[in-house]
Amino acid sequence: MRTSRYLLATVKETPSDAAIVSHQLMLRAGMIRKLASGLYSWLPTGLRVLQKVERIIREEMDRCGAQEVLMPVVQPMELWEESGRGPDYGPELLRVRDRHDNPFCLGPTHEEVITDLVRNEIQSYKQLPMNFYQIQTKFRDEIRPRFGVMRSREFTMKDAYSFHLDQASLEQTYDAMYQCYCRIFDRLGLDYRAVDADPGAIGGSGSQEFHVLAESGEDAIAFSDSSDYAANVELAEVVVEGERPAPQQEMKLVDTPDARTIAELVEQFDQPIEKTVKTLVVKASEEAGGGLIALLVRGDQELNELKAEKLPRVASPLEMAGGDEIRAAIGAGAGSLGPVNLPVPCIVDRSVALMSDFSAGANIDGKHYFGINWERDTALPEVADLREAQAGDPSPDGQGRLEIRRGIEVGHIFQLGTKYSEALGATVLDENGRDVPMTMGCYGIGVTRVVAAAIEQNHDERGIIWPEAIAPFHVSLVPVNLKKSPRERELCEQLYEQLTEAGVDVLYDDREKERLGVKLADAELLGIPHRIVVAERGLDDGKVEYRARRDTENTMVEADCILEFIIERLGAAQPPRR
RNA sequence: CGGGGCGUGGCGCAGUCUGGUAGCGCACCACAAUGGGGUUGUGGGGGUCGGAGGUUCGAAUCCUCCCGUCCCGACCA
Repeated sequence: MRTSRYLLATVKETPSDAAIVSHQLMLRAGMIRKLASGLYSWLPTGLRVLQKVERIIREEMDRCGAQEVLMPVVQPMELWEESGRGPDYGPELLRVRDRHDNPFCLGPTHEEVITDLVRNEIQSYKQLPMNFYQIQTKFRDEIRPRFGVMRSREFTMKDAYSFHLDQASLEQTYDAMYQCYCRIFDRLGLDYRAVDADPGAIGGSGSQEFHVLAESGEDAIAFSDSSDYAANVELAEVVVEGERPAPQQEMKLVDTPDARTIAELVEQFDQPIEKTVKTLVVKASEEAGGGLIALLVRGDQELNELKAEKLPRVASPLEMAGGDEIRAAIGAGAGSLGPVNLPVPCIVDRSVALMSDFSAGANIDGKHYFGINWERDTALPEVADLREAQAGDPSPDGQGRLEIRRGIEVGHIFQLGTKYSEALGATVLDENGRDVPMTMGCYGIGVTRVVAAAIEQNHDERGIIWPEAIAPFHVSLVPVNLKKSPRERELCEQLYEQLTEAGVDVLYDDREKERLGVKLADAELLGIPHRIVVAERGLDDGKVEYRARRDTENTMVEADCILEFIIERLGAAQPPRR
């Protein structure tokens, strides 16, 4: 492509309404333009990237035996009534009516449509399993579209739906899709983790999310530094190591009139924070007979509310007790609570169970006990996993330690079961001639979001740094002064032709009106991985300048060898197309 | 849907408090110079000041309503 004939559409200034880097850079690099809130047009540069992502997804889905289909964006509401999902979806579902006043909606997803298709086409268990996918526009009338293409109302999604006779078959395909997704994100060149989305249900593998690691991610992910264990921080199990040390100190009652918080206790009485215990009082569940229950975590650690409310004795949703309730039940204020002589039931975090010689409130206003030891001073109550995982915790799978980083959810694989097949009557005859609902799985990738996530993960102050596999162009070819140098022009034209012929995507900057600085800045903003600068002063020695996007220095390369040089660098991951 | 901000040439903004008929930078067009990191000069083109109504001799500016858009909270690829 020649820049003189191309809608480069780069802009120098950062648009004011773009809050995150990927959005800013996509606008600045001329990839997208906003039409209305949550609606974006893709310009040539953006579309090139999008199509490269789609191509990789297609290739890998096809490789797994999935079959591509294409379903309508507009769907009859009838189907949504049949599945019973219409009311659940609420205003996020954009409803429209046709000229006959029949109700339709813009598809936010396609479970209903594919299930309808399959119930009419598949009759026998002998046809199963089958896996269908499409790459299609979805519409969700988001409450708050934001971050450009990261959370837009209209977006491109690859969605796949598999159909099975039984759970065992579903699990096989589910595992295959897991592997498929790993290959896709590997090929995209992204740093990602597969995260257990709901470890409680269906044996821990019912649903997994794929997250691209990036600081701007909306979810905190805990993952092992030496295995593929990964979980949402809120769901990550905390395992503790070691034994409880033997008591060293006697328990003593101390006057602590001005210590109402852990911070004050630590500061005023020189207590190490990891030797303090926080006592949080919450409502107990109906099953536990109501009333209050205390939850104990270490002074330097945080209660994980999700874990707490899953405990049978704790009310769900979690509700903190008020000051008056605490005083009525315990006879002391919230700042002076602890496990010794506690008149309400109590559950302690695993870390707390391993503490010795610790300090906590005495359940008497203005007093704490120091040097408390379990069993000697008070019985050890129920122990549970109550706290939020921290970086450095041992990985729950026993391998390595946890690291915590933020992630952008770009994929989700899910074992659906028979929810839709039952609702819509999608059944097959099994080997006994009986009608059984098909067991289903579904597998999504947010294609447009992948593009934004790739930028979030790969950029610097100059612009985007594309992974080679999805770069809009592989190489930028930049002459220093085309107007004045016939030699530069001649070589550039020749290289452009040769590279293009070799299947390399080249952006040849043949603009005569722009100076070198402008052209280089554009190439860097666009994030083109390889750059060749053709200059008079190198040509005297028959050389051109090469620089990779992340390099800080030029490499001089013989003009005669640059073609091979580039092709070699394009790497095995992205072989030239012809 | 709550809370907050912002709407002025394509983009980024000033002008609004204190009414007098619109300005700056970038981009664009022409010419000239320059030519290895967003160069310079000269001359141009382009704006119903988000919309409607009102106050006033006069409204970008004051008042009312509406719309759009962005940010912060519960959903999601």
